[in-house]
Amino acid sequence: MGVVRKTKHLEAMLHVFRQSSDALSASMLLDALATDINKSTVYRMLEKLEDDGVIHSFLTMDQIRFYALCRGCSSGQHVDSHAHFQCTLCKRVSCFSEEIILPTPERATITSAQVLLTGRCESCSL
Amino acid sequence: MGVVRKTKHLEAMLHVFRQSSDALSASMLLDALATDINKSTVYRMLEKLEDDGVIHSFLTMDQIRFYALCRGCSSGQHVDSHAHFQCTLCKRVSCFSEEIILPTPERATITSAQVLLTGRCESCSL
DNA sequence: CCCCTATTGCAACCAAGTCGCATTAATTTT
DNA sequence: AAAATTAATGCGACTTGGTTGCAATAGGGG
Repeated sequence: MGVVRKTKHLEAMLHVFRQSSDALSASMLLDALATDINKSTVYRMLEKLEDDGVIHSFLTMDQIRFYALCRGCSSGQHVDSHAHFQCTLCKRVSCFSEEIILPTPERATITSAQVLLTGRCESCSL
Repeated sequence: MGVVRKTKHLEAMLHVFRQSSDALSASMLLDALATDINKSTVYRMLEKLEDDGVIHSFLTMDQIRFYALCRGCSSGQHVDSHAHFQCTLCKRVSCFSEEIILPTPERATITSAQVLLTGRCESCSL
């Protein structure tokens, strides 16, 4: 399944992702892409790309979903156990490469985890 | 600042929290409390209680904010570095007592962290 | 070039959460 | 205990992130 057709919108969106070192939200993508793309289209593309393992998503503190290209995580195993970081000042969101050691409780079976760190980024700490 | 007056709604809400071993969302509280309480009131009380360090909040995978009594975290230092867990089947949300070892990147200054684990809870694993 | 169907736009919708303002009710003052 | 003060509440309108059904459009294989 997944992405079947190579549309202009798809190219454009992937281009935006590749240009950006940060993670992006749907509304940021709507801004970044020209005005001639529909909200629904953006959400549907994101959903499809995530299903395909091209991007992964996570939530920030203010409950907005952000998306980023899966660089480390191979297509085979979708490793999402890296942390994400949001600067409280500039609001930019990025991925941390370091792996997180997760607690392994006996009673429950853990299948996925999300770690979100907040604080000041390098630029905003100056 | 914070909670100043002892209202019926406040008593009722705290009662619901004490009864529940799980974390609760605003809409769950609206259901749990009688119908004679307003949405805005619930949100405002939650905000105030969180400011006061009585409860803490965090987001689940489907971007809904959940609230839980601060049991471990003392009023002095508000420790939020414990993980939260949501069962993918019964959707219930709870706090893990174990502390999390967070990555400490050199470039950024981390001020807070949220760890959300998902999987199957004890009851749903049977 | 034609056909099939994935993709898109649109518009209406939903749910979580916020806001301004008038009213109600704890608490304080007299 | 009544009056005064002001925190808390209800209400309704609004915002935002995201979803959905359906008709129109456009890739790409034959």
